[in-house]
Amino acid sequence: MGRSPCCDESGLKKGPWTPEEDQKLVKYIQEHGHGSWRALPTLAGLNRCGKSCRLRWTNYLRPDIKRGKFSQEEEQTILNLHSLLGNKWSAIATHLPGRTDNEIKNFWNTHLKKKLIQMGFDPMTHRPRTDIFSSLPHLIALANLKELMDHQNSWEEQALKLQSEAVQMVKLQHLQYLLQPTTTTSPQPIAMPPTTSNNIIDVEALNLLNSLASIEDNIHQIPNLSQFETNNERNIQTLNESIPFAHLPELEIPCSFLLSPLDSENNMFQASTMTLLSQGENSNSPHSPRFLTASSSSPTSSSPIIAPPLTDPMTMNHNSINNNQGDACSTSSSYGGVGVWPADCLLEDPLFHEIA
DNA sequence: AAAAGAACCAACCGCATCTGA
DNA sequence: TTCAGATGCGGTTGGTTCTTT
Repeated sequence: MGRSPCCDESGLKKGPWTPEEDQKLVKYIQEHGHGSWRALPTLAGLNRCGKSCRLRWTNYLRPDIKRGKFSQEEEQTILNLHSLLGNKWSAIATHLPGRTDNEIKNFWNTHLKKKLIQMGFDPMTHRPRTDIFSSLPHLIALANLKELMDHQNSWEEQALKLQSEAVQMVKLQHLQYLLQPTTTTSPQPIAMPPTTSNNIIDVEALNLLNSLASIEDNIHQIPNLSQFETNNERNIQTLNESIPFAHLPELEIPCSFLLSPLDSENNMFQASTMTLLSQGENSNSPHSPRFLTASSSSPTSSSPIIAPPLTDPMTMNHNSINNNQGDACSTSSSYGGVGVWPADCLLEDPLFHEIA
């Protein structure tokens, strides 16, 4: 128990390695193997602690280390694995031959994390951030202020509006609950077999977020009160239709949407068309899957919030699972595939068992 | 051309876990 | 079963390089 005292010992060199030290270390390991890291520095003639030698070897000198920029495929693999494993860098590194955990960690912290944040995704949960809710009271207050200044509304109109907003707020609170990860420290375990209702709720959540984005736009673009009210009513109607309140007691943890490869050139999320597929009623046929379609060309505030493509971390192939049983979400998009892990697919996945 | 700030990444630190006596 | 040493892992630091002003 307890930590190794080797690094506390005085007189041992720290800091950057010189080419001579590297040469000694490589030569020794090539001839003898590393054996005991603690004993290695003495045997190799290095004035370093064993820990430092191990780190230098595993992160830099090992012959199988791959150098250079991460490819798009590697980036996608890291994103997918991170959504599954969280900050388990060594576990992620085992799926990226030639890459070290340290390198992946650095790449994540300097590139991928920032990209996700820029796109409005929580880098830990890989879900859309819910920050929008914190500004909602402010937006509503602004809208009301504008109306009060521009129009002399009757008390009935005001009362109706307040009533609508109250309903909206209650539903937003539900939505916020649905979007929250179960813990704040670890990512949402996507390995949990998603249930039908979970899939529906994630789709509903996206739908709701879309309408919220349009609410925000409406507030800024009100030409007159009647149009605002029309839009507002439409949004409320959307909210009414979107949340299956009757099913709320069944609601548990929604399955996660994994993140897509980014548009590397434009550094933004871009999808021409997306269709999420989930079990549920369709107005035309109660047995056919429910579709939700979103389109976007730029990540503006009014852009729909989109569940992006998913790459299978094991095969590196885009999933294009079209499962009408309701366990999967699938889509066709400009990336050629989008989805949420289907339950049976996950259970067969060796990675799932490894994690479980 | 110089200074400031941002980005990058190798290396360190300390805790957790493993291993063997 | 306990305990100490060894190793692994993830967070953090700080020096270097690149970019912007």
